[in-house]
Amino acid sequence: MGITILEIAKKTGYSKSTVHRALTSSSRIDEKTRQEILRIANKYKYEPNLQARCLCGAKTKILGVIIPDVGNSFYAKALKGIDELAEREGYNVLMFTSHMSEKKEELIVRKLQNHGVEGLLISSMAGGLELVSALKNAGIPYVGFHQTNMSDIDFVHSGLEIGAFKITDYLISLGHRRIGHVTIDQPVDLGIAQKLEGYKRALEKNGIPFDETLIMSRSKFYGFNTGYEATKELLKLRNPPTAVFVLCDRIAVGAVKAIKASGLRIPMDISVAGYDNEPFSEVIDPPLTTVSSSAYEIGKSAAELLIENIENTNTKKRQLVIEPVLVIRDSCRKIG
Amino acid sequence: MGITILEIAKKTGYSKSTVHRALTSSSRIDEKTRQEILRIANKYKYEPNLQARCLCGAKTKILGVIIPDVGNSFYAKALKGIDELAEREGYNVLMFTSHMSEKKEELIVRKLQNHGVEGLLISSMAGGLELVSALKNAGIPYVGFHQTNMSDIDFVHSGLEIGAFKITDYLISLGHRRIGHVTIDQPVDLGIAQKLEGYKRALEKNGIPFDETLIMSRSKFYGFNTGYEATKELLKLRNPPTAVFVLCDRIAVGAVKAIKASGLRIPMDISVAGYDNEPFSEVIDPPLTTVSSSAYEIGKSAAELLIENIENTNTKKRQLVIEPVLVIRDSCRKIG
DNA sequence: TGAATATGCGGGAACGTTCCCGCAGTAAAA
DNA sequence: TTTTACTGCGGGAACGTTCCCGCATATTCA
Repeated sequence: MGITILEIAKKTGYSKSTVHRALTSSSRIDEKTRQEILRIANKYKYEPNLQARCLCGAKTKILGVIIPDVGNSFYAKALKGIDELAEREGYNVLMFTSHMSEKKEELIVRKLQNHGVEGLLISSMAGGLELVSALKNAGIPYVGFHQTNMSDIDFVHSGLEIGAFKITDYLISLGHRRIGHVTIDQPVDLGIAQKLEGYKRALEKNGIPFDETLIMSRSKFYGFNTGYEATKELLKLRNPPTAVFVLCDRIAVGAVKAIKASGLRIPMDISVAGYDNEPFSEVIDPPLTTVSSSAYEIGKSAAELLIENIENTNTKKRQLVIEPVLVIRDSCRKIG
Repeated sequence: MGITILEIAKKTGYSKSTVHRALTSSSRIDEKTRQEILRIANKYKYEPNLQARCLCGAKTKILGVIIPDVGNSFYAKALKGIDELAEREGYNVLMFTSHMSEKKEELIVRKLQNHGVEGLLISSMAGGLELVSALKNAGIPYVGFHQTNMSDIDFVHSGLEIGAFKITDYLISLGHRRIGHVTIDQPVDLGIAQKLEGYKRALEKNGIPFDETLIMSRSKFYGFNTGYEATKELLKLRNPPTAVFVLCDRIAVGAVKAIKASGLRIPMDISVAGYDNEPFSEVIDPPLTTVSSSAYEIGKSAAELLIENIENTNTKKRQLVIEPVLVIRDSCRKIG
């Protein structure tokens, strides 16, 4: 639709080569002719055809992003971070949703090449090593973000283990010794195991023995009910916990309901902590103490790393952690 | 990187034309040779090079989406709907975020052509008519969704006016006659005016005179505070409303706080209704009566329309409304 | 003054595909 | 039998760009 390099050549009387040189600000061209050509190019709003360009080996300026689900606010925010940085650096974002399936991921890699994607951001890796090696074979730079347990690739970690450690350590600092952990059964989601690790490490650091009966899960779904059922169960224990660290705020809402339904008060009788700092966590009763990892920052940093890898082939492997921060509100209280 | 059509031709002994025919399942090819070629193609995992393909006028299978902000849950969900339908139909999604700025939108249109985007989904139109005519000139099909006041283009409407009408009508049906409306000053956002229209229409239908003093806005930002301030003001009126319809759930949370701070009870003393059915609306105290428009459905329908327009050039202009539904919870009550 | 070098520019090839035209060979219709 | 149509296939051109090579002319050096 737009004007082509050849048409500009016709209009200016130069050859396509010279026009190309003027446009790419390369050397070996007279400054006067460059200005002349540039004037015409701007007049007709020349824009290079990306398809043609990358057909002869040039750059597409497209970044691929694999996320499990855009509907999830975490990934949406991360995508925002990615998008903003990409835009700043002149890249565009092509989105692929995997829904945590290996098959999809393999198919995606195939597609990547066809779209001339220059680099890939991967948030979840159901495909794991196979996906990574496929990427390596294709020669596409990639960086992981959020969840991953691979140590030999670039990634930006959301520090789930650290966040879980922090909040558990905080509960302990308030005097709690019996801290329940409400979680779910979902082996694909690496974050769940990471949070459990952080929980355990905090106990260990403070010399509290790990008690398996305090780890409770009643389903494999993220949802209010999941938290409700598991917490009910936790409260039935002979020696119930004085505080509960819940996998995420969403599930924590169910936990809060269960506790209220049992006639207990938060935080007077029992403390509750969540994870994610969802928009609603601030407005529920009581406002929830939780952990916030900036999805936006994670996405942005991951994009930053990726673009560096693309433009600067020989960078060392780097692993970043966007430190999660404690958001202290009113749902936890000093014991005794 | 992958194998090309020409290499398959070499391997099978046929010409590139025949290979192409086999691959595109066109006619005028012997079924036996097709199978033979297909076998080789699959063996070497042939994938057509999209750049080359669309350079000679073929389809890129890329859909562009312009949204103001992915961080916003509504747009994220709409994007999900778009993405899922696009995937089903073999399309990919290239995302552009406009941040509600005209300049960006113009630049985006330029980019679209270079990326060979086949169609465009537009959620906000700061650029308005100019953007649309630029699109028309470029020959790119497009459909608007969510907010738009243009009648001569395809769009999927989220029915903001209808939703506002429904909730206001519902409040009236509960016996309320003085219904406040908490809103914000943001002329770029068309949805605000649409909701006000729906509010007015419901009053009119029920023979209630419109009272300007009941329309209250104290800022131009979406946020808790906005709702808090405006509602405080509303409660100070000589003849305060018995019910408040708030622009969105987010702001409604502020309204709820303001009412509680004034010592009034919801819904016993005053009813509150929101809009959007945010995840937190269900868990606040009291659970908020609100309106839900399925962003997912809107995105999906818009993508559906667009793909039809792309593949089926001469379709009539269509305008869909995804009917918003009332979500009745505990924040509104019969008066008296 | 002659040779080497630098500058400014043009032309051809290539990227991988699609579309169009043409050409045999065979089958159907006259 | 001749004409017509159809089938199966090959080859050339085109899409718009980039890269490489080469050719004049101007400049520098011995």
